[in-house]
Amino acid sequence: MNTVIHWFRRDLRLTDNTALIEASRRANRVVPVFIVEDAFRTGADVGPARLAFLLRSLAELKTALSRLGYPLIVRRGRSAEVLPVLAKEIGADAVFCNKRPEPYAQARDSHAFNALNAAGIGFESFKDAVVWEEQEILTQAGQPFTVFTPYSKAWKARKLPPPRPALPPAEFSAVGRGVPAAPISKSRRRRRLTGTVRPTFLEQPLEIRSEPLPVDPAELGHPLRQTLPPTGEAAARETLRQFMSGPVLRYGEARDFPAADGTSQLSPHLRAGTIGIRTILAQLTRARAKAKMPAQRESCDVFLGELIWREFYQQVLFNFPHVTKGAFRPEYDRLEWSGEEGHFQAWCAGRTGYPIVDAAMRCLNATGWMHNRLRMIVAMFLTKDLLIHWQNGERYFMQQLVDGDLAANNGGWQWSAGTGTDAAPYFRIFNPLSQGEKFDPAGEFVRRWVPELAALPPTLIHRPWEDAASARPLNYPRRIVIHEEQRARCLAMFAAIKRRPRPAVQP
DNA sequence: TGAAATGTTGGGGCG
DNA sequence: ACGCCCCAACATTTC
Repeated sequence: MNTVIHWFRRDLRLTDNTALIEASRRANRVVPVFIVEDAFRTGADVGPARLAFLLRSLAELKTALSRLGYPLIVRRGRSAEVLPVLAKEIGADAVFCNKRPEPYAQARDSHAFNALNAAGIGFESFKDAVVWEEQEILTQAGQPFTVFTPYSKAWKARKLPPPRPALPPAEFSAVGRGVPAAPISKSRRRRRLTGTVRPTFLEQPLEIRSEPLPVDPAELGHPLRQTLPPTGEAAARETLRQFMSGPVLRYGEARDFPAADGTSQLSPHLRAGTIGIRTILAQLTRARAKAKMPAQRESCDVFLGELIWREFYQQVLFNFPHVTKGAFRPEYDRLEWSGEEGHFQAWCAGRTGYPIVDAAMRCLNATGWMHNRLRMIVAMFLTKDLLIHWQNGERYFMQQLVDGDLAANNGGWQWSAGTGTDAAPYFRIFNPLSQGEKFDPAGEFVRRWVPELAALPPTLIHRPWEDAASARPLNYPRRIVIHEEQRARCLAMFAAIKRRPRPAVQP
């Protein structure tokens, strides 16, 4: 092929990028493109943190590309309309991209495929975001797994594919520099791939129109974001390096304590695609091989488990797309959530009167990130203490989270609500008090995010309502509900749908 | 990737 | 020495 468009979506990196490598292997020149779709402005599930992270990472990708002499082409509009026009404009033979599991992405890609196909232009998408995708790990019966543990066993039983070679910068074509290059020989292409020869650039500049990249979410109608984790491919690699240089070896114990920095911080990068999964696994394998103590190797395995959870939920989403609309098990759509709007507002604002819940929500609102232990606690609290439908929490998380991912977020919420695959049984209800005391024993995390409580000793910080001296105004809300009462109500809510109509009497 | 209720056991105080 | 009670510690069951 002569010219291939690489359509960047959630793969904002130049290394370990399957479609990009394929494009540079098979085409004489590659034109990198990003399309700013209307959904960025209107999508109910897109929030300022994630958008800001994406736009900054995109700007850095653009800079990295232009340092190599290749401009990133930016267009606005619907991809199914933009791509055929652009392809015609520059004489592209095909569009390459990396697959996404979300239903909306499936629809978008099939529209793009049809439109390109009608224009006589090729379209290919590649497995890239996961090691094993939806049809590759199945039960004996050939069905998708719906329980994590056997899925995880099957996943681990497969041999990991080798990490992809780094893409030599020379493999990017002379985008915007000339008319299509002459076909190159097989042997020369092979040598190009190994970096021993550079492609020839032609002289005549070919102007490809490109629109300015939005620099912050405000341009797309979102509020400005104050704090963000480090963005872009370089930061992702540094985050990975740092994590693998030590913290991963203590991950097993450390990951459950929100006040400690025991987690990888890779989730926004996995979401935006500023790092590739194969790169992470290669580094993890290396760290595990170097680990001296059994506990350190176990820690590596615990982290691997989290990466497998990610792939588990992606294949659940692909194979059971109805989870975006309701419960994985439809009988749970009959639950009658009786929560109050005011309680939902209190939960969002971090004013429920339960310190660990409020600290977690305030952290989310301020930073766009929340520790996974806390995600479980606040999700359990919203669903099982406030009796509010999990979809409200799911939506709020997607608006706030910098790493919000449809598959993982939906999976997590359904797990917490007890409606999903491999769900926490409905009767598994966290006690926000004991969870707080267990995982934030010194109250350090609460103190950081709920300054009203900073003066309370560890014995009281998770239960300020027991403070004898709290006759003094704390400017901290009383508990909006009593856990023990709500727990009983929750069990009753689930019991109500367990009553089945009697089976018809057989003659 | 719970928590609460209930049951069991065993040590120690005590009459 | 024995029975009884209390209670912590653990185990099991139940939600």
